[in-house]
Amino acid sequence: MHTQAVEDYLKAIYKLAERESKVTTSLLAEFLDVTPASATGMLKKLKQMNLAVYEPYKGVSLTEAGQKIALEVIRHHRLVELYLAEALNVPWDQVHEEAEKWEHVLSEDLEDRIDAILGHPTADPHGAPIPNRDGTVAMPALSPLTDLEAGQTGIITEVSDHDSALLRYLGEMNLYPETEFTVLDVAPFNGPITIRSENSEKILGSEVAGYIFVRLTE
Amino acid sequence: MHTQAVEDYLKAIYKLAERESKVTTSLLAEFLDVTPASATGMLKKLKQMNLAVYEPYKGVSLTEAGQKIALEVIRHHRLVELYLAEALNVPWDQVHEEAEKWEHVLSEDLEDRIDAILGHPTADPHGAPIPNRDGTVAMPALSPLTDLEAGQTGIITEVSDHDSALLRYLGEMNLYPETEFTVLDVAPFNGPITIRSENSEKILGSEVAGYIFVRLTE
DNA sequence: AATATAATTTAGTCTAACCTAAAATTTTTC
DNA sequence: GAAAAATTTTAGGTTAGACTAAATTATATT
Repeated sequence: MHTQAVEDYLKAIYKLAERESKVTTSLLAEFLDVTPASATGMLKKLKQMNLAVYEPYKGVSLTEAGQKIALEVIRHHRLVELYLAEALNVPWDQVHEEAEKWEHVLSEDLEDRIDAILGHPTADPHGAPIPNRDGTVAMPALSPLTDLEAGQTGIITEVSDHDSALLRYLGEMNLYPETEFTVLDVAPFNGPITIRSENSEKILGSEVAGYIFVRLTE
Repeated sequence: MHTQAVEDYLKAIYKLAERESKVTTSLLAEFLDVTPASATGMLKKLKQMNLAVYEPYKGVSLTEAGQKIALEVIRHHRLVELYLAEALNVPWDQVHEEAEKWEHVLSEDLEDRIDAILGHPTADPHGAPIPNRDGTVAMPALSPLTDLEAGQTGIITEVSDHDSALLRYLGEMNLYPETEFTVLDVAPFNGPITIRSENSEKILGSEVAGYIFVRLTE
């Protein structure tokens, strides 16, 4: 087993690589809330353990072994999130924080039990895909709600879980993954987006809308 | 929050104090599988934090604050054990090991949820009492099965959880807490004890019998 | 009471993971 | 293409918790 710090770094590199073309030391440091110097130290260590490809001043990426571990940790995290929400009724804006601790202590045996009880789920409460045990992940295309135009109809596939206040806000409006909606209006200059879902109209600022990812239903 | 090491030491001191008149450095060190020198270092620290009363060469005991923390950790541990057994069907010889890790990451909120789902239980799967939130514990008198005589009838209240092979063995014989039995024979010179429970006879060596705690039913 | 043995503590190291401050390198700007 | 700005690395420290080996204290034996 690796230390929690190693697992956290691998997970962070994986997540950053999903959305940034290049994962730099300072980006990683900011993400993990440590100093760049600390990140450099860990990167050297990860390289030494053959978990990361790292060249000073050139950024990082994961080796196959590193990616495998990152995906295992993410799988644990998302399974736990879903379990907490479903079985223990933990509000969806709190599951992330709890799972952050639990992901490091989940045995493979327990992982299997939870996975089975949940019926081998494919997404966590925020719609993020749960990696498979073999290290594969379904990576759905993510279009932010801001990309749509008035008149289009879609379904929410995922929402960002980085801010629990945002999740509470979305929860109050009943905007969860799998929710269907129709875009009624998109105001210009990054203005608010008006949608209709479950027979009520909701007006979303562009920042919030940018954190909601959708799929067109036709 | 305290570190995991601090919590582990406090829990160990509490448990040892339950059965030993004096908790010495070496006893503690052996229990935690560290060197006596390491234990000495931690004891100084605990004293400094006002969690333990410690005088060099004189043994340790817990302060009120220390005991409170120890009981919280034990409460977490036993609640998690029961939850794992009941909700996730983890075999009773494995729950201890898993709970050992989970006890340190359980939030108060989750503790409450688990406690409620289980219906505010009073004992873990091995029959050990679950401390209350306020730091009180029901401490039932523990008489080992070895203290009984032929003809007496009782009920198993608790079994030691220190060895998972023992638990597996007892599980195979269906000797769980709450099981009723009658002593048929006690062989002399620490010989085996024969009991009848659930209409079958079982012969237990004295070592095993010493790990089974009972209450007479009349 | 003196000595041998056992238990305990002290002293000095080690590792993991973080930090700050200073130096070095790369990138940006003029 | 040189200077300024930003990024990254190096160097040296800190803390927690473990270790070993040596010194000390307590206990047991004669």
